[in-house]
Amino acid sequence: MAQSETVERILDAAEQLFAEKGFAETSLRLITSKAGVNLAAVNYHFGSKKALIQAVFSRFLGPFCVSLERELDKREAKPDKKDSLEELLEILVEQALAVKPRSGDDLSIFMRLLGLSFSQSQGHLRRYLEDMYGKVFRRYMHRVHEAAPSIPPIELFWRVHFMLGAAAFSMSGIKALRAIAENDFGARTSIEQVMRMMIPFLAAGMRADSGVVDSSLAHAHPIARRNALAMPAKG
Amino acid sequence: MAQSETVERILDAAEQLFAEKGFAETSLRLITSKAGVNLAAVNYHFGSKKALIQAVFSRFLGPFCVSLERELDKREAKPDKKDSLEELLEILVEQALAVKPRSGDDLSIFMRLLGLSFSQSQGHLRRYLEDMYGKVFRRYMHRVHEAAPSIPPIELFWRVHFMLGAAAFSMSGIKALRAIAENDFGARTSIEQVMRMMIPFLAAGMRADSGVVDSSLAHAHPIARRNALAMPAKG
DNA sequence: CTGTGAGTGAAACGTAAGTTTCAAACAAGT
DNA sequence: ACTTGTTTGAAACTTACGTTTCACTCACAG
Repeated sequence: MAQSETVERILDAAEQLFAEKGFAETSLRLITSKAGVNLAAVNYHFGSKKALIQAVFSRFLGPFCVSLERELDKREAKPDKKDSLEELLEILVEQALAVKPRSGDDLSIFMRLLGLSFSQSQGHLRRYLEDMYGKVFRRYMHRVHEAAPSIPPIELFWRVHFMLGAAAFSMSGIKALRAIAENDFGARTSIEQVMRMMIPFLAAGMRADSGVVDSSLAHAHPIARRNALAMPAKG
Repeated sequence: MAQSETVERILDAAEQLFAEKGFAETSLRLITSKAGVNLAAVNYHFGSKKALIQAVFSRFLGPFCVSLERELDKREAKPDKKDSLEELLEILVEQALAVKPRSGDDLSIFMRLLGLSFSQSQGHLRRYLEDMYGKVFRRYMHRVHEAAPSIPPIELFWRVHFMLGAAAFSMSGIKALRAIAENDFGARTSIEQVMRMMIPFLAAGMRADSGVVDSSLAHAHPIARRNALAMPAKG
């Protein structure tokens, strides 16, 4: 085998299998046999399975964050123009698409892995991601805050995670969900269509009137609170 | 040990550990030692680990769906009054709260498990849930469609899953997220507050103008499409 | 009192996992 | 061509898992 394309082949196979089955459910033996390399290669090149998992994330999250950072730089150079929420969401989608030019399913793999990093209890991964990419995330959050200044930062924080959840979850189960949708509605939906559908949904949610504007209502009965809240407006 | 409270203790321990660590990452030995029962008890009472997982789901999804079904019956008895989206969301929250009077963390466990059932590749579980609870889910969806008739059913389907994703994901990582939020903003957020914050977010997303109204735009450039789309309105 | 059957406890079984070992193969510098 | 350091291949090792087995307890029906 040519000079350590082994590493790449392991990463490719691992990425796909992790996204498909999760971390614990994917054995090194399965990865190496799919990659066509020897079992020992994983521990030789990466040191451990944990390190392999982190490497899989680094490979796309690294370029993604660099690319996102550059985009944020560009926009902060013009302090007069503030981005809309939709534009900020588009940035994410575009950076994600730009970083992964390989196959059509890659974006869903991307999201699926991201979701797994939260939902599987890999504590080491969360710590790793926070250390590596926490800074750019907070920078993006700041930008979001400027786009929706009427929402309290803490609520914005949660909404971004609602958003992330909607995206990660849908992409997680995308295969099953597409099958159900096709069965129930007879129409096929492409992954890209699903992502496009997500944007108005998420943007509307992001700019909805805050649910905690008035602390006197914070513990009122839900029905009472609902009646007290206005309908979403265009922030 | 008194007459087979063993079963309950296993279910309690399993529920908590599954929610915390996932299915594959939770061993029967861990469950039984936490429950204070013998290892063999699981296979004796449930037959297998798979069956235990299904039993954990049945224990709360059964009553939840019965209760939801009753609520839907009640509302379909008055065909003149149609529920708003917020009311429909409230129904879910209330049934969930009603079914689980045990501890304060139970709702997050509920959502966490629900999320896991999609994101972990337990094929048997998805099939089981579809068989057992698919009917009431479709019935609820029909109700949602009446509340937002301008959204095409297929898009509604996806939006409900975006919703489910936002909820499941947030509750999944709720512990880590609360810690981050407290660290970054200095304010504690209760689980119930998080759920309350979710409602305006989700409702606004649900009633956002459809992203696929005009098929001539379906494959246009994202920026072009965004500019062509109206801001969310009150459906 | 006694037998019976459900339930428990402790140990073992078979399998599959991550990791380690070590000799062979290879690439590259001298 | 030889040496040196890197990478691979095949096998073994260690550990942990789900499951099974079987002797034992104990409530209770006959």
